[in-house]
Amino acid sequence: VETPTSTELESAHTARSAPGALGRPSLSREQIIENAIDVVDRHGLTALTMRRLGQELGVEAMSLYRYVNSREDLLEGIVDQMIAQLHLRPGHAPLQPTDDWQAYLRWLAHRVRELARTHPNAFPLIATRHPAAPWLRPPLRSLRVVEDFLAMLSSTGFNEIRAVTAYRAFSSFLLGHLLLEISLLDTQPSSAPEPLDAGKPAAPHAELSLDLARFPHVKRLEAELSEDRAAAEFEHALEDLLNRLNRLMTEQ
Amino acid sequence: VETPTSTELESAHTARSAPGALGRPSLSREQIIENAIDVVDRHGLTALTMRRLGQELGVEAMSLYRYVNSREDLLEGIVDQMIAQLHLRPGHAPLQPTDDWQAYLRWLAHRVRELARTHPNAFPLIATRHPAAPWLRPPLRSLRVVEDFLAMLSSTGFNEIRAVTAYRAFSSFLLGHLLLEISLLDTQPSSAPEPLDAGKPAAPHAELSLDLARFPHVKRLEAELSEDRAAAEFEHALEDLLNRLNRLMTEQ
DNA sequence: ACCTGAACACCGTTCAAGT
DNA sequence: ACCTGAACACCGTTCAAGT
Repeated sequence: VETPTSTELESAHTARSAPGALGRPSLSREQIIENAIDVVDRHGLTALTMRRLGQELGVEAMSLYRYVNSREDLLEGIVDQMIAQLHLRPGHAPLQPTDDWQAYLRWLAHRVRELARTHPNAFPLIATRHPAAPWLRPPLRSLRVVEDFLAMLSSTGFNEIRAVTAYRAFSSFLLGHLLLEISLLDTQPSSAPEPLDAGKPAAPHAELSLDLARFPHVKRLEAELSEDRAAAEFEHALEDLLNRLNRLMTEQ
Repeated sequence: VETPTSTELESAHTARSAPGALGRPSLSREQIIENAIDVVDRHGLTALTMRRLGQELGVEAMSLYRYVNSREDLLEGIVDQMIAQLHLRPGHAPLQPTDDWQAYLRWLAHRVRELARTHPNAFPLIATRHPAAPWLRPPLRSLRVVEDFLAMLSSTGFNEIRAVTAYRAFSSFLLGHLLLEISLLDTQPSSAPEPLDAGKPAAPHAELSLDLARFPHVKRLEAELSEDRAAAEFEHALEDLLNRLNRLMTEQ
């Protein structure tokens, strides 16, 4: 009875994914969450439906409830799994007093930016869902990451109170810059690829020109305003923040 | 009948609503949006349903479609209406070269903060919905506000390119700080007022203590981390930014 | 002109039932 | 142990029909 009988799948339906051929469970929470992230990346948050996700996994929607408690729980799982990518890498040696906290913050900042840019549709979840505790602030909302952060700064010259202040300043820097950056990225759902309509000659364009007449500064600076300076601004603001934190650390 | 009531309609969306005969139209786009904001404020975004909103207005859900094109359009209307509160006040005299741009930015920053704090459930909409154009950056996402901003700074010492840089920096400052601040506010839906269950003695509390054992810094600094310093931090970061912008303005 | 009844396609979620 | 069929309550949205 306990022996894993290699049952061939009943071919009443089209062949879905591989069933538990070698005894591996055909579903797992991790796999579900990974697939969910994928759906969100490709089609946006509103496209993430229990039914659709099940379909993507070759399973009925109700099966998912064995691994997630609800859609809300699924979203929570997405946030957790994404944030988990910010844990210190295994290769990273244990913290040492000589470690450079500025190098660490630069590394962390770029990791978070990378995360936001590769998952622009999911990042708003990280930004806006209520953290589980008041000491978790988006986007650095995992105990482990906060622990790393505080440990690193405390071991390199910050007294602990100031390390907390630094955590707060760093969090809002990341949140502001990255949310702004991805809000300009165009990863629209665009499931309907814009039906051509000869009767409507560039309607949105007309609207804009019309409006802009009333706003001379915006009109004159349109090109400048539209320019994408996200990368340079991020680096600049980051260095600015590091200087500020350095002043904070050495203050009287 | 044709007396031009000098109403300022910003809506590029629809002007299809013509008031009913002599009696008040029982519905209007403005009224619908106002009510929608109220529902969101009291019960959260997910509670904002066409059917529920209709009920709140004493009308069937389908009636709303005469004034809004879709739920998405309704959300857009909410954003527009909230942002409209940031327009320069009527009492505000026309800009003059002698005007203090720092005073203006302080005023604007506090206006936006006030907006975020009085509508914490709706503010994420302002933060995360895709702006209509690449020169509109959350949360200052209205042509008029941007025009005011650029006009003010350009008339008080900034060259125009730097005024745009200032707009970018100011936007991400506001976004980061305010989103972080309201994410800590507890305006949870809480429609179900927590059923008392004698069998479960403070389960979440137990969880936390358990986890915290593995995170000594967080544990030691828990009180500090939980403290609400939002107001003081906002002021501090604002002054910091103003100094930075002042340096930018007078650079070489 | 404005509102509604009825209907459609689609949700999240539960649960007894299948294998 | 894991998945599914069927069902429930609830969505957004359309449209012919009422007044």
